[in-house]
Amino acid sequence: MTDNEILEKVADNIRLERLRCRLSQEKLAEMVDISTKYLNMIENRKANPTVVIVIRICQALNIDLNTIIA
Amino acid sequence: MTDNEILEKVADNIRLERLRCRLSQEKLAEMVDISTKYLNMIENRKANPTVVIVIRICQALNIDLNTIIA
DNA sequence: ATATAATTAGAAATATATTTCAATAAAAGT
DNA sequence: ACTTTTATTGAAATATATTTCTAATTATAT
Repeated sequence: MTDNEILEKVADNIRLERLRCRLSQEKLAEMVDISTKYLNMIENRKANPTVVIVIRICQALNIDLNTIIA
Repeated sequence: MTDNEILEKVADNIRLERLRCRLSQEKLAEMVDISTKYLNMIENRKANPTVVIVIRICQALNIDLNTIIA
């Protein structure tokens, strides 16, 4: 898996699970304590977030880490 | 799980699995294409690596993502 | 006891993650 | 059509990840 493929999966899965939870970017960003702008960048594959942020996102969405690259 | 707890688990599990593979920090760092210094910082909880680096580490160690926070 | 490999560390430099602010555009609801 | 929520974007500033170089410990083997 190349770096771009990783960011694609992370982006797509976060957006997928966020919508499944019926959360806006603003709401999720607030829960995870990051800026709305940055969450938007993550979902659009324009950011490579730290492991801590990714795990906090998973916790907020009630998914396990593997789901994020599934 | 607090941020420090996350970094602790990531650190400990990477070191554990690296030793299980009988790899030196230098060897693994080279496989993952990061500096030895930085891998050392990760294993000593002094770095919060990006998701791309963490996943490349998992790939090099043949473990899945969940293992890193198990 | 000594040589060798492996880990750890400080400081400075560079690259990149992340925020803030402001503004635009698109989607959805009434 | 209008209002409101939601998503997206640019540029500039700030915080932090990551490298490089060098050197010092610590562990392991001979």
